Amino acid sequence: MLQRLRDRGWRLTAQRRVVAEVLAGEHVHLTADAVYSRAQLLLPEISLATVYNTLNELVDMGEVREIATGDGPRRYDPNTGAMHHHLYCIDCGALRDVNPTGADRLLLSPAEQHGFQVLGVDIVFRGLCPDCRAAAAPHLAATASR
Amino acid sequence: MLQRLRDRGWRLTAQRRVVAEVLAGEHVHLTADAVYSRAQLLLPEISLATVYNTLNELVDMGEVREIATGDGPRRYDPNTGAMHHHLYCIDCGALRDVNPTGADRLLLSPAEQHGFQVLGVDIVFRGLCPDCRAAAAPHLAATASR
DNA sequence: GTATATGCAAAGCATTTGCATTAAA
DNA sequence: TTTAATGCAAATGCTTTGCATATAC
Repeated sequence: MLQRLRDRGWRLTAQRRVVAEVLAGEHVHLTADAVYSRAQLLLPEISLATVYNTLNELVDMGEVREIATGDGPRRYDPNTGAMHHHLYCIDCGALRDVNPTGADRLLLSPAEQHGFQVLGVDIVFRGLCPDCRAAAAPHLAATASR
Repeated sequence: MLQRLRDRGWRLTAQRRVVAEVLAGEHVHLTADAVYSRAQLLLPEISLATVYNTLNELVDMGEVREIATGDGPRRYDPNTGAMHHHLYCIDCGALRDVNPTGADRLLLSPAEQHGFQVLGVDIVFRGLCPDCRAAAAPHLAATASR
Protein backbone atom coordinates (compact mmCIF):
# COMPACT_ATOMS: atom_id res chain seq x y z
CA MET A 1 0.00 0.00 0.00
CA LEU A 2 2.76 2.45 0.85
CA GLN A 3 4.41 1.53 -2.42
CA ARG A 4 1.17 2.16 -4.26
CA LEU A 5 0.85 5.58 -2.67
CA ARG A 6 4.45 6.50 -3.38
CA ASP A 7 3.85 5.64 -7.01
CA ARG A 8 1.00 8.09 -6.98
CA GLY A 9 3.41 10.80 -5.92
CA TRP A 10 2.72 10.64 -2.19
CA ARG A 11 5.69 11.88 -0.17
CA LEU A 12 6.54 9.20 2.30
CA THR A 13 7.19 10.82 5.66
CA ALA A 14 7.67 9.12 9.01
CA GLN A 15 4.30 10.46 10.15
CA ARG A 16 2.41 9.08 7.21
CA ARG A 17 4.09 5.73 7.46
CA VAL A 18 3.17 5.50 11.13
CA VAL A 19 -0.47 6.38 10.53
CA ALA A 20 -0.68 3.77 7.80
CA GLU A 21 0.95 1.17 10.07
CA VAL A 22 -1.43 1.87 12.91
CA LEU A 23 -4.46 1.51 10.67
CA ALA A 24 -3.22 -1.64 9.01
CA GLY A 25 -2.50 -3.28 12.34
CA GLU A 26 -5.98 -2.81 13.71
CA HIS A 27 -9.06 -4.83 12.97
CA VAL A 28 -11.29 -2.41 14.81
CA HIS A 29 -12.25 0.96 13.42
CA LEU A 30 -10.32 3.66 15.18
CA THR A 31 -11.16 7.30 15.77
CA ALA A 32 -8.66 9.95 14.75
CA ASP A 33 -7.78 10.33 18.39
CA ALA A 34 -7.15 6.62 18.82
CA VAL A 35 -4.93 6.62 15.75
CA TYR A 36 -3.10 9.55 17.28
CA SER A 37 -2.48 7.75 20.59
CA ARG A 38 -1.19 4.63 18.90
CA ALA A 39 0.90 6.65 16.47
CA GLN A 40 2.51 8.53 19.35
CA LEU A 41 3.86 5.28 20.72
CA LEU A 42 5.80 4.82 17.51
CA LEU A 43 6.60 8.47 16.81
CA PRO A 44 6.16 10.69 19.88
CA GLU A 45 6.47 13.99 18.02
CA ILE A 46 3.55 13.38 15.63
CA SER A 47 0.75 15.92 15.88
CA LEU A 48 -2.98 15.41 15.87
CA ALA A 49 -3.35 17.80 12.94
CA THR A 50 -1.05 15.63 10.87
CA VAL A 51 -3.04 12.55 11.81
CA TYR A 52 -6.20 14.26 10.58
CA ASN A 53 -4.50 15.45 7.42
CA THR A 54 -3.14 12.02 6.69
CA LEU A 55 -6.42 10.27 7.37
CA ASN A 56 -8.20 12.64 5.01
CA GLU A 57 -5.63 12.00 2.33
CA LEU A 58 -6.00 8.27 2.70
CA VAL A 59 -9.76 8.63 2.46
CA ASP A 60 -9.47 10.80 -0.65
CA MET A 61 -7.15 8.24 -2.20
CA GLY A 62 -9.63 5.49 -1.46
CA GLU A 63 -7.26 3.61 0.86
CA VAL A 64 -9.38 4.11 3.95
CA ARG A 65 -13.10 4.43 4.49
CA GLU A 66 -14.67 7.00 6.76
CA ILE A 67 -17.62 5.87 8.84
CA ALA A 68 -20.04 8.30 10.44
CA THR A 69 -21.76 6.80 13.44
CA GLY A 70 -24.13 9.67 14.02
CA ASP A 71 -22.81 10.41 17.46
CA GLY A 72 -19.24 10.78 18.48
CA PRO A 73 -16.21 11.12 16.28
CA ARG A 74 -15.70 9.54 12.88
CA ARG A 75 -14.18 6.12 12.50
CA TYR A 76 -11.61 5.00 9.98
CA ASP A 77 -11.90 1.61 8.35
CA PRO A 78 -8.81 0.28 6.58
CA ASN A 79 -10.80 -2.44 4.82
CA THR A 80 -11.75 -0.91 1.49
CA GLY A 81 -11.51 -4.12 -0.49
CA ALA A 82 -14.57 -6.19 0.34
CA MET A 83 -17.83 -4.31 0.41
CA HIS A 84 -19.35 -4.55 3.86
CA HIS A 85 -21.53 -2.77 6.38
CA HIS A 86 -21.31 -2.05 10.09
CA LEU A 87 -22.78 -2.85 13.47
CA TYR A 88 -22.60 0.05 15.90
CA CYS A 89 -23.19 -0.01 19.64
CA ILE A 90 -25.10 3.11 20.63
CA ASP A 91 -23.96 2.65 24.22
CA CYS A 92 -20.19 2.08 24.17
CA GLY A 93 -19.43 2.96 20.55
CA ALA A 94 -18.14 -0.45 19.54
CA LEU A 95 -18.10 -0.79 15.77
CA ARG A 96 -17.62 -3.95 13.80
CA ASP A 97 -17.92 -5.22 10.28
CA VAL A 98 -20.87 -7.21 9.12
CA ASN A 99 -21.77 -8.67 5.79
CA PRO A 100 -25.48 -9.22 5.55
CA THR A 101 -26.59 -11.83 3.10
CA GLY A 102 -28.69 -10.09 0.53
CA ALA A 103 -27.25 -6.65 1.10
CA ASP A 104 -25.95 -6.68 -2.44
CA ARG A 105 -29.58 -6.76 -3.52
CA LEU A 106 -29.99 -3.32 -2.04
CA LEU A 107 -29.81 -1.27 -5.18
CA LEU A 108 -31.93 1.57 -6.42
CA SER A 109 -33.78 1.22 -9.67
CA PRO A 110 -33.42 4.18 -12.04
CA ALA A 111 -36.82 5.46 -10.97
CA GLU A 112 -35.85 5.17 -7.33
CA GLN A 113 -32.70 7.20 -7.87
CA HIS A 114 -34.79 10.32 -8.47
CA GLY A 115 -32.18 11.71 -10.82
CA PHE A 116 -29.32 11.21 -8.39
CA GLN A 117 -26.06 9.70 -9.51
CA VAL A 118 -25.52 7.20 -6.71
CA LEU A 119 -21.86 6.76 -5.82
CA GLY A 120 -22.13 4.59 -2.75
CA VAL A 121 -24.25 3.48 0.14
CA ASP A 122 -23.57 3.54 3.85
CA ILE A 123 -25.40 1.02 5.98
CA VAL A 124 -25.11 1.07 9.75
CA PHE A 125 -27.06 -1.27 11.98
CA ARG A 126 -27.38 0.30 15.40
CA GLY A 127 -28.03 -1.46 18.63
CA LEU A 128 -26.31 -2.84 21.71
CA CYS A 129 -23.14 -4.89 21.66
CA PRO A 130 -22.96 -8.07 23.74
CA ASP A 131 -21.24 -6.34 26.66
CA CYS A 132 -23.69 -3.46 26.81
CA ARG A 133 -26.65 -5.82 26.54
CA ALA A 134 -25.32 -7.62 29.57
CA ALA A 135 -24.81 -4.36 31.42
CA ALA A 136 -28.33 -3.20 30.57
CA ALA A 137 -29.98 -6.41 31.72
CA PRO A 138 -27.60 -8.17 34.11
CA HIS A 139 -30.23 -10.65 35.24
CA LEU A 140 -30.47 -12.03 31.71
CA ALA A 141 -26.76 -12.49 31.17
CA ALA A 142 -24.34 -15.06 32.47
CA THR A 143 -21.47 -12.59 32.53
CA ALA A 144 -22.22 -9.03 33.51
CA SER A 145 -19.28 -6.79 32.68
CA ARG A 146 -18.95 -3.01 33.07
CA MET B 1 -49.16 14.89 17.51
CA LEU B 2 -49.15 17.83 19.92
CA GLN B 3 -52.07 16.22 21.69
CA ARG B 4 -50.19 12.96 21.91
CA LEU B 5 -47.20 14.70 23.43
CA ARG B 6 -49.30 16.65 25.92
CA ASP B 7 -50.81 13.38 27.03
CA ARG B 8 -47.33 12.16 27.74
CA GLY B 9 -46.83 15.07 30.09
CA TRP B 10 -45.06 17.37 27.66
CA ARG B 11 -45.50 21.01 28.60
CA LEU B 12 -46.85 22.79 25.58
CA THR B 13 -45.00 26.05 25.16
CA ALA B 14 -45.13 28.47 22.25
CA GLN B 15 -41.58 27.49 21.30
CA ARG B 16 -42.29 23.78 21.19
CA ARG B 17 -45.45 24.30 19.22
CA VAL B 18 -43.60 26.40 16.67
CA VAL B 19 -40.81 23.85 16.24
CA ALA B 20 -43.35 21.10 15.74
CA GLU B 21 -45.24 23.23 13.21
CA VAL B 22 -42.11 23.98 11.22
CA LEU B 23 -41.16 20.33 11.01
CA ALA B 24 -44.63 19.18 10.08
CA GLY B 25 -44.90 21.73 7.33
CA GLU B 26 -41.71 20.66 5.59
CA HIS B 27 -41.22 17.71 3.32
CA VAL B 28 -37.48 18.22 3.21
CA HIS B 29 -35.22 17.33 6.09
CA LEU B 30 -34.14 20.48 7.85
CA THR B 31 -31.03 21.20 9.88
CA ALA B 32 -31.42 22.61 13.38
CA ASP B 33 -30.41 25.96 12.00
CA ALA B 34 -33.01 25.84 9.26
CA VAL B 35 -35.67 24.96 11.81
CA TYR B 36 -34.47 27.92 13.84
CA SER B 37 -34.77 30.35 10.91
CA ARG B 38 -38.26 29.21 10.05
CA ALA B 39 -39.32 29.19 13.67
CA GLN B 40 -38.13 32.76 14.11
CA LEU B 41 -40.57 33.90 11.46
CA LEU B 42 -43.38 32.62 13.64
CA LEU B 43 -41.86 33.44 17.03
CA PRO B 44 -39.01 35.94 16.81
CA GLU B 45 -37.83 35.51 20.38
CA ILE B 46 -37.15 31.77 20.12
CA SER B 47 -33.56 30.76 20.79
CA LEU B 48 -31.37 28.27 18.97
CA ALA B 49 -30.70 26.41 22.22
CA THR B 50 -34.42 25.82 22.65
CA VAL B 51 -34.68 24.57 19.09
CA TYR B 52 -31.92 22.06 19.82
CA ASN B 53 -33.49 21.04 23.09
CA THR B 54 -36.88 20.58 21.49
CA LEU B 55 -35.53 18.62 18.56
CA ASN B 56 -33.70 16.29 20.93
CA GLU B 57 -36.86 15.78 22.93
CA LEU B 58 -38.85 14.98 19.82
CA VAL B 59 -36.17 12.50 18.77
CA ASP B 60 -36.18 10.86 22.21
CA MET B 61 -39.93 10.62 22.06
CA GLY B 62 -39.75 8.97 18.66
CA GLU B 63 -41.65 11.75 16.91
CA VAL B 64 -38.74 12.83 14.74
CA ARG B 65 -35.84 10.96 13.24
CA GLU B 66 -32.29 12.23 13.29
CA ILE B 67 -30.23 11.65 10.17
CA ALA B 68 -26.44 11.86 10.17
CA THR B 69 -25.10 12.66 6.74
CA GLY B 70 -21.45 12.22 7.66
CA ASP B 71 -20.56 15.78 6.83
CA GLY B 72 -22.32 18.91 7.92
CA PRO B 73 -25.02 19.26 10.52
CA ARG B 74 -27.64 16.68 11.42
CA ARG B 75 -30.98 16.61 9.68
CA TYR B 76 -34.39 16.11 11.21
CA ASP B 77 -36.95 13.95 9.49
CA PRO B 78 -40.55 14.28 10.68
CA ASN B 79 -41.62 11.12 8.86
CA THR B 80 -41.28 8.40 11.47
CA GLY B 81 -44.23 6.37 10.27
CA ALA B 82 -43.19 4.61 7.10
CA MET B 83 -39.77 3.02 7.17
CA HIS B 84 -37.58 4.56 4.52
CA HIS B 85 -34.04 5.44 3.60
CA HIS B 86 -32.29 8.49 2.18
CA LEU B 87 -30.52 9.89 -0.83
CA TYR B 88 -27.87 12.45 0.07
CA CYS B 89 -26.06 14.83 -2.26
CA ILE B 90 -22.42 15.05 -1.23
CA ASP B 91 -22.10 18.33 -3.10
CA CYS B 92 -25.01 20.55 -2.05
CA GLY B 93 -26.35 18.53 0.88
CA ALA B 94 -29.78 17.85 -0.61
CA LEU B 95 -31.45 15.01 1.24
CA ARG B 96 -34.55 13.16 0.15
CA ASP B 97 -36.49 10.06 1.04
CA VAL B 98 -36.23 6.89 -0.95
CA ASN B 99 -37.82 3.53 -0.55
CA PRO B 100 -35.79 0.89 -2.27
CA THR B 101 -37.64 -2.21 -3.28
CA GLY B 102 -36.14 -5.07 -1.38
CA ALA B 103 -34.73 -3.02 1.42
CA ASP B 104 -36.95 -4.87 3.82
CA ARG B 105 -34.91 -7.95 2.93
CA LEU B 106 -31.93 -6.28 4.53
CA LEU B 107 -31.96 -8.06 7.84
CA LEU B 108 -29.22 -9.71 9.81
CA SER B 109 -29.47 -13.38 10.61
CA PRO B 110 -28.75 -14.25 14.25
CA ALA B 111 -25.24 -15.33 13.31
CA GLU B 112 -24.67 -12.08 11.47
CA GLN B 113 -25.71 -10.05 14.49
CA HIS B 114 -22.57 -11.13 16.34
CA GLY B 115 -24.34 -10.91 19.66
CA PHE B 116 -25.64 -7.40 19.05
CA GLN B 117 -29.22 -6.51 19.81
CA VAL B 118 -30.09 -4.64 16.62
CA LEU B 119 -32.48 -1.75 17.21
CA GLY B 120 -32.48 -0.12 13.80
CA VAL B 121 -30.66 0.45 10.60
CA ASP B 122 -29.63 3.65 8.87
CA ILE B 123 -29.19 3.51 5.13
CA VAL B 124 -27.90 6.50 3.21
CA PHE B 125 -27.22 6.43 -0.50
CA ARG B 126 -24.69 9.10 -1.31
CA GLY B 127 -24.11 10.71 -4.66
CA LEU B 128 -24.96 13.76 -6.71
CA CYS B 129 -28.40 15.28 -6.97
CA PRO B 130 -29.74 16.24 -10.42
CA ASP B 131 -28.68 19.88 -10.06
CA CYS B 132 -25.16 19.08 -8.96
CA ARG B 133 -24.77 16.49 -11.70
CA ALA B 134 -25.63 19.15 -14.20
CA ALA B 135 -23.20 21.59 -12.60
CA ALA B 136 -20.42 19.01 -12.62
CA ALA B 137 -20.89 18.11 -16.29
CA PRO B 138 -22.72 20.96 -17.98
CA HIS B 139 -22.05 19.59 -21.47
CA LEU B 140 -24.07 16.49 -20.63
CA ALA B 141 -27.09 18.29 -19.30
CA ALA B 142 -29.85 20.14 -21.05
CA THR B 143 -30.32 22.53 -18.14
CA ALA B 144 -27.25 23.69 -16.29
CA SER B 145 -28.23 25.42 -13.08
CA ARG B 146 -26.02 26.84 -10.30
C1' DG C 1 -47.42 27.99 43.75
C1' DT C 2 -44.26 24.83 41.91
C1' DA C 3 -41.96 22.52 38.71
C1' DT C 4 -40.18 22.98 34.30
C1' DA C 5 -38.81 25.49 29.99
C1' DT C 6 -36.57 29.47 28.25
C1' DG C 7 -32.82 32.68 26.64
C1' DC C 8 -28.36 33.92 26.90
C1' DA C 9 -23.66 33.26 26.87
C1' DA C 10 -20.12 30.29 27.72
C1' DA C 11 -18.20 25.82 27.26
C1' DG C 12 -17.42 21.55 24.69
C1' DC C 13 -15.85 18.55 21.19
C1' DA C 14 -14.24 17.17 16.65
C1' DT C 15 -12.09 18.92 12.94
C1' DT C 16 -9.78 22.32 9.93
C1' DT C 17 -6.63 26.02 8.80
C1' DG C 18 -2.72 29.63 8.65
C1' DC C 19 1.81 30.05 8.91
C1' DA C 20 6.65 29.61 10.04
C1' DT C 21 9.73 25.64 10.23
C1' DT C 22 11.41 21.27 8.64
C1' DA C 23 12.27 17.48 5.71
C1' DA C 24 11.48 14.60 1.30
C1' DA C 25 12.60 14.24 -3.36
C1' DT D 1 17.16 23.14 -4.30
C1' DT D 2 12.58 23.03 -4.57
C1' DT D 3 8.32 21.73 -3.23
C1' DA D 4 5.44 19.86 -0.02
C1' DA D 5 4.50 18.20 4.89
C1' DT D 6 4.83 19.22 9.73
C1' DG D 7 3.67 21.18 14.33
C1' DC D 8 1.57 24.47 16.78
C1' DA D 9 -2.07 27.22 18.12
C1' DA D 10 -5.91 29.56 16.78
C1' DA D 11 -10.22 29.33 14.40
C1' DT D 12 -14.27 26.91 12.96
C1' DG D 13 -18.87 24.71 13.09
C1' DC D 14 -22.20 22.26 15.48
C1' DT D 15 -24.17 21.12 19.72
C1' DT D 16 -24.67 21.11 24.72
C1' DT D 17 -24.86 23.18 29.30
C1' DG D 18 -25.28 26.36 33.53
C1' DC D 19 -27.92 29.51 35.45
C1' DA D 20 -31.14 33.24 36.39
C1' DT D 21 -35.67 34.49 34.60
C1' DA D 22 -40.11 33.47 32.82
C1' DT D 23 -44.08 30.51 32.13
C1' DA D 24 -47.29 26.32 31.85
C1' DC D 25 -49.75 23.59 34.64
